[in-house]
Amino acid sequence: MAVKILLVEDDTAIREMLQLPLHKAGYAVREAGDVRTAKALLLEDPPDLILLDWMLPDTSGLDWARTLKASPITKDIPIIMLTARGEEEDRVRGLDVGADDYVTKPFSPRELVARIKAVLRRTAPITSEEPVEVEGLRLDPVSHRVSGNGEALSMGPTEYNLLHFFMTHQDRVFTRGQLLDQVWGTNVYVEERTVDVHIRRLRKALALTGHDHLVQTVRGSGYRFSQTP
Amino acid sequence: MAVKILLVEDDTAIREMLQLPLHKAGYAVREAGDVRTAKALLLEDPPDLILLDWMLPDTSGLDWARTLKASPITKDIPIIMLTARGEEEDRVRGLDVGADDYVTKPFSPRELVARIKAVLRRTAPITSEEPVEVEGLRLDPVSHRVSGNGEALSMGPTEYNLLHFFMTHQDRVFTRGQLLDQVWGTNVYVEERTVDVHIRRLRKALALTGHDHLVQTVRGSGYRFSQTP
DNA sequence: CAGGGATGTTACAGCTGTGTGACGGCGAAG
DNA sequence: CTTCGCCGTCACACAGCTGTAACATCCCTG
Repeated sequence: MAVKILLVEDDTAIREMLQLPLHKAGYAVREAGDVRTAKALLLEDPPDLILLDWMLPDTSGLDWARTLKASPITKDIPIIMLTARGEEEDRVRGLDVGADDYVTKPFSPRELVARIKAVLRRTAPITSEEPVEVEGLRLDPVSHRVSGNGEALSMGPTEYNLLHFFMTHQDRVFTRGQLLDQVWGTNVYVEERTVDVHIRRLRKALALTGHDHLVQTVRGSGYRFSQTP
Repeated sequence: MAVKILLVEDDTAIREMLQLPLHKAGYAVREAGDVRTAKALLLEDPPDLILLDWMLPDTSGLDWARTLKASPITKDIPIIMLTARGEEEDRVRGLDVGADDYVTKPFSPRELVARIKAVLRRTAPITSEEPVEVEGLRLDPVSHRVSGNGEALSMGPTEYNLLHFFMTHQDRVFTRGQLLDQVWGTNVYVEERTVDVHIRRLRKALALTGHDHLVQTVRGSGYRFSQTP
């Protein structure tokens, strides 16, 4: 699923300069020239990260950052402040306000992208890293390994993700559409029958240690992962 | 793992000047512009050394140094104070407070690196630099040497840091981004593919004694160091 | 029992991610 | 100054994975 970025910057030149690099980096960017517009976009579809200019026509970006970080709803959205050189004092206040990082103008698009990645990495929610085990079938997210009764099982990335999702959501039927959303990510256009193929590949991998019976078909509905048939 | 340094300095010019030399000297540097940010970084991942500016926007660096040296948890982290010329009196107080060394601005990066080495040498706990050995592959942080089955292996500083990090964090998958954070340091912005190249160089070095299989690729996720394939 | 929809299975062409060699730059060493 | 070594980036090659179509098989329904 594409990472959504809200770019709040009144300088059109900078916005245009960033458009292409951010898009090439795989980010879905939405732009605003002032805080008023930004607020509207924020409510409409909350982004995963906000690039916030320090100087804005209506409200100070700094003030808005403080507001965002104060609200329990928006406080977890990371903010990178864009500051002009010579606003060192502002920069300090920016971090003080709760911004996650700052970039000093002029900056290279490459540096910005690198910082975005770093911030997203740092603020990423801690995903379940606990090993899961069912009937001797073991999946360890930390080492990224799957084994059946101690014997190593090898599979592709998609099959691994599929299995991880199944093992953490047992005894529940999922439609092909739900699996596409959860495992492939939303906003992907893929045929539903593709799920069948990956189910097949997963079963084939699990069959090596006889664990393929855990992946069950519910005719007319979808698939289920369960110990009981 | 690379020696981690926390640089607390509000002057961006100085931070930029130090970034490259410190990185090239093999240190993973994290930066903070004020004590508040520094505290956060300190808690997140304790560094091996702190470079502390005397004048800071929020709290006096001197006060913070005193606090650090008073706490049993942080008192063993060496501190080098960065002082402006003519603050001789401060310097005395700095040392009095428990700082391990001081450097007077302006200073050359080379001089700073030399002092860092000296301080680390002086304060290096005998216990924290344990040699690591896996399947006859041996890395000794004290002598900074790597050998496979007794035969010496030569590699560049980055490959050494990478290997050290891997050997102290086995059986765990790291993304390229995480490796950049941990081995290169958070404030160095390089392409993620650069990691691939250094992995390649590391493997090439290890291949001399047939230990290259320990560095494993996890397609779609990153790299892993492990005895088991 | 026949028909038809749903699912299993296989093959394959395209694409993405990774391996690999080369190159220019830069600082250190001499 | 020159030489050397290391670093970051790029371009290209290749292997593995992905999504889709086509065909086979299964199972429900009437």
